[in-house]
Amino acid sequence: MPEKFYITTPIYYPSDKLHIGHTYCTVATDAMARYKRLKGYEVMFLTGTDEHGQKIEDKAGEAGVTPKEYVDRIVEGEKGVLDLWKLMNISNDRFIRTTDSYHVSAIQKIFKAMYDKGDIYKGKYVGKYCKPCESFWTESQLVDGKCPDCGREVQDAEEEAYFFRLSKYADQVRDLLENTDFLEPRSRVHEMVNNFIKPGLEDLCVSRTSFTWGVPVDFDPGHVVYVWIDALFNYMTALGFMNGEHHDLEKFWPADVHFVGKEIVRFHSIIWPAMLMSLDLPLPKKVYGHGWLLLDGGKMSKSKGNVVDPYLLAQRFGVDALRFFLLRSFPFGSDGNFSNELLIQTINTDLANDLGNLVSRTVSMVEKYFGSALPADQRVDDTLDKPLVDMGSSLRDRYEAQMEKYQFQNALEEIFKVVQRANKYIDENAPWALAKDMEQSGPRLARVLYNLLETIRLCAVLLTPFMPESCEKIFLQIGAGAPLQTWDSAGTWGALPAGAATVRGENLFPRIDVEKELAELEEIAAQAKKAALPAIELEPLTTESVDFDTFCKSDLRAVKVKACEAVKKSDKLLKFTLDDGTGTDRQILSGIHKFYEPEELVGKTLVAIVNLPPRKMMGQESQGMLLSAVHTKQGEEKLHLIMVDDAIPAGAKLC
RNA sequence: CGCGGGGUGGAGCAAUUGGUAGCUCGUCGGGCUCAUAACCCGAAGGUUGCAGGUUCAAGUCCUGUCCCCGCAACCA
Repeated sequence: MPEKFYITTPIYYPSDKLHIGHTYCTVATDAMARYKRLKGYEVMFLTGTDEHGQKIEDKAGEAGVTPKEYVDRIVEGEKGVLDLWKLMNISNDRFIRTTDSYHVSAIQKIFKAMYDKGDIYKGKYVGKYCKPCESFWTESQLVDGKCPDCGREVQDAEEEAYFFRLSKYADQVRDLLENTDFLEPRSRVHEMVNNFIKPGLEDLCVSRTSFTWGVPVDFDPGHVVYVWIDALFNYMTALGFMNGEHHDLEKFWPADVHFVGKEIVRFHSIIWPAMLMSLDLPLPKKVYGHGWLLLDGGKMSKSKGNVVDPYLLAQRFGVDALRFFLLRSFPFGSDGNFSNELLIQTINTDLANDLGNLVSRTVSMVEKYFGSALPADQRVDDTLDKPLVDMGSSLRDRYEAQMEKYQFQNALEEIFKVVQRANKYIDENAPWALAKDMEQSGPRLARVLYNLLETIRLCAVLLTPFMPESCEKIFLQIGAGAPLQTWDSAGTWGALPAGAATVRGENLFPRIDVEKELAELEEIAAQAKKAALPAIELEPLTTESVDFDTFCKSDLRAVKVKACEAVKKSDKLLKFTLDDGTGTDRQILSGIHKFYEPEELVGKTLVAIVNLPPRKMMGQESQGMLLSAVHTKQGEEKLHLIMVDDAIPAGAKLC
């Protein structure tokens, strides 16, 4: 019986097209799954999509389609999730969608089971409600006691909801995190314990009545199951837990590892184990929180408009090159800086110059000097051969040690050290010199080339999980059949038959012209930005009218900025000292730091309403409000202070 | 004093339990010509943010300090 290995990616939220970050996680999982298969494990590799929730309901509404139609398009449509994984050569064994009917009914049963057990109870969700935004906030989410979205007043409100007794499992979870290697890398443990467990775990709200796009709570109409139970249990329902669709639960549960992004480590390392404890189910063996790909040092996001499209990169550089780059360049546990330049450089250095060129020069020498098949008569030279042979024979062990720790970067580093050693070996042995006297040096030359072929073979076997297609091409070129592509064969030097025959092929990894390629990518990005440029969005005109007297009560004045500084500990606030013509300074706070630096405003003539009641913000009093013009451009908020002619004296009334 | 992560030669990153600071790119010089103008060798370049401390020995531990990033929800 082969050993089992169950590995998962998170199920992604298809509210938008997936980007390079999702690709990163999935490629890593795929490499690990392929590696385990190579070692002979029976692998279950699961990925999928988490399709319920408010946001998708909203997005579908905006697009004028049903939520299901909306997610279908993103998951199954052209260039959708399934297409992307197919393109990236992802070898998942199963794909789960939380809208799959077997999953939905299983979630209902799970919810009921936890309810019957008493770990889910009905309670009141008490919070603050912002009427204009129609959204619920907790006390801690409020900003200065106001709605964090719009800054308006909120009201006490409560709604019925179901809660999971998360608090009950706090100690058990803490023990799991602190005293086992359940969560890795270790640095994430401190974060979880300090931020979430030490302050005290509150019971978790696991149902909603504010939207309908979710799994209905079957015994209480109007409630839908909120994300935690619905999404996290996918790892088990996909195996057949509480459903008859699949039958692999006993075989594969508990999972060997969940690969997850660092932003959802909390859910996987606290909520998920607690829910499993509640149902007396075995816990997954490990949760690994990997880092993010950053762009220009900051996080990628739609709103920043800096999302990297994996389709484009795979098409331009090749799927294998992209897969390789992602895992070679960044330590899996920490954040990495993505850039096109680094991508191209990595492809050129490792794949074109080192590996591709090694294959190319070796195969072409076998062809040139021996007509594409080595003679059996070969002469070993221990002094010259040993360094390469030693490094090659022991490579598999070093690689394995890194792979078992999920250190893809280091595993690849080990392989490329050997590739570089092989290139050096060519230089040391100068085959072209040996070829000048075939009678004397023929057997020696044959051995040199054999060693090179064998080195390439070993590297190719170990690279297969990362670049399956390219490695296949390499095997073809060096004449290594299926038995020479196995894990076992990668552990022994000399598995390749002496009379190996080669087939010269195309360049595996063409060199890329860095400058030219970067310019083209920039051009494409510029085009895309232009195309995505939506019209300027404006707040609709208010239909309600205001009577003249009410309007006249607003005392609008021209004011001059005497001084302006940022308020400490606040991202948004600027503190203005203003001349309003009265001779007494007026202080106004305004949340516009995002749009202006304080220095550039000093001396400007602005407009303020001065008879608003004073209000405290961050402990400082604000006596009025500065007027601004606001609009939204390409989804980005824009704000311009009303600046008027400096000839207008401070205190002039606007009417 | 909210929490966590990070500050290492021009750029991007490494350094298992504290033990001569490495790699890729770039720069300079040399070698080779089988190969994808690639490959191989050598050189220059760092008082590892700053200030103290522990130690025979600190990038690595401790204290203080400065700077950068992330931290409701959504999001790998």
